[in-house]
Amino acid sequence: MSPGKPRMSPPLPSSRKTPTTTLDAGDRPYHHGDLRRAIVETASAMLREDKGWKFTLREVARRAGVSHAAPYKHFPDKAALLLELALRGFDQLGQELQAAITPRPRSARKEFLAVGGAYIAFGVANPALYRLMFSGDAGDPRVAHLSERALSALGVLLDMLTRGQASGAFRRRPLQGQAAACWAQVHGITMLSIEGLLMPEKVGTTPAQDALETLLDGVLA
Amino acid sequence: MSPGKPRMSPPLPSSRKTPTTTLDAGDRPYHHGDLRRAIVETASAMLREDKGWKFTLREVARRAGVSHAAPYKHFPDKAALLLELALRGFDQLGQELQAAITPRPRSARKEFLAVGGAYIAFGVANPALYRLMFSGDAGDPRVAHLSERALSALGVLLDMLTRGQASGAFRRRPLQGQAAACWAQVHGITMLSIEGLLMPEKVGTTPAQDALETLLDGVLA
DNA sequence: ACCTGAACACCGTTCAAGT
DNA sequence: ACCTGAACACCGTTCAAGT
Repeated sequence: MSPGKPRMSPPLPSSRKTPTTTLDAGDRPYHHGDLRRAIVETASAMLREDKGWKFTLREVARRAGVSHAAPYKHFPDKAALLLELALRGFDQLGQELQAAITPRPRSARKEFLAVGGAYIAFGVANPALYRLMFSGDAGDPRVAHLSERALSALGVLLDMLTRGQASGAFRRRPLQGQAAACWAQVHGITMLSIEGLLMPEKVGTTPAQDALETLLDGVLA
Repeated sequence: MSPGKPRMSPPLPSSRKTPTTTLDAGDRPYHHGDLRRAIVETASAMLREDKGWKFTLREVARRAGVSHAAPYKHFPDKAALLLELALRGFDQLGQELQAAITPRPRSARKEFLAVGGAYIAFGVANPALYRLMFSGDAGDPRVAHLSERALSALGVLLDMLTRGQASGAFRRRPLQGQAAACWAQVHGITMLSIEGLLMPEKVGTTPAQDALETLLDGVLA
């Protein structure tokens, strides 16, 4: 598609800007301020652009306006950058789940559907990021950090189930097992949706919603 | 790990064997009989070996004992070979689901757990293949063939749900939605298990089983 | 008809060298 | 301290040439 495309922006020998301590979003501090952040942001943008994108370290460097070796001063290797992106993804997911129930819905049922819906919406809105988060492309000891961060993102889910069980709205089951069931369900729905295998055309209504409600039947008391 | 490893088997200029019409498993027809099948089998073996394996066309050719350009006479590109592997995966999955209920369990409940358990067991036993089947690495129009084949593999699931609803054991719900719920659940459990995120240590008992039974609660009448 | 070898445009990663 | 340029060992893919 893009063979031999020209350098998109020459190294611009502009005046060195003092490293801003405030996180100015519109800044381009590139190869003099903090390249590390520029790399992460460029990579995030690439992840956001296209779900079928082949993620390349050299392409990140190109778009950040630095040489292809520069990133190695900030990340030991490609996997380390991917790990950072994945971790940020889990943090973002956690925030969105929290936001989905900040004006807390009155019924446990509505709360359940709000959290589940927000989870699926996040994955479908950020397919490349979501797949990265679960792809294992970020190395294997990554699991240590990742699963920790993933579990923390799921804190909202655990709290919700705890409340539901306490109020008597949900069946009293071992919390971890019930949480695993819910996580697996929304993860499965999200993944199949991203891959285009849960097509609303082939199915009556929206299968994602149906699947969520079928699980809800198993959770409600 | 393996830099510059020597050719593992020289082209052996043995007597040309007549192309066997019967599928002799122990044969090595390699670069004179049907290379196509040799490539597929070599690739399958590589997929079976290691879940973290980086699948390389050149490596397949190396292990099949042919030049790295030879596969292009049988597959237009790498994606085409991966597609073939994925399709075979879905066929195998379909067979295993069928086998799981060939002496049909007496209760709908047992049948449900047998099918679900077989699905998860297949994925966990063939992690690289399972991930390939859902990874989108096999191109995109692939979805046309793939989803067709995937749905056909899920025929066993649909039949089971139909029987369960007919007998009154399962809730009467739109079949496609209920099937989507079940598929998403087993897919989610399988994926999370493969990635090592459903660790039995962290959870009381086996979370996969718990998750399956929680869904079952939502399916049972 | 089927396969090889050299070639091209890429990668990830390393390292001496520049500022 | 941070970045560049050349270099190495790989890829996927193409193509003329061999048998």
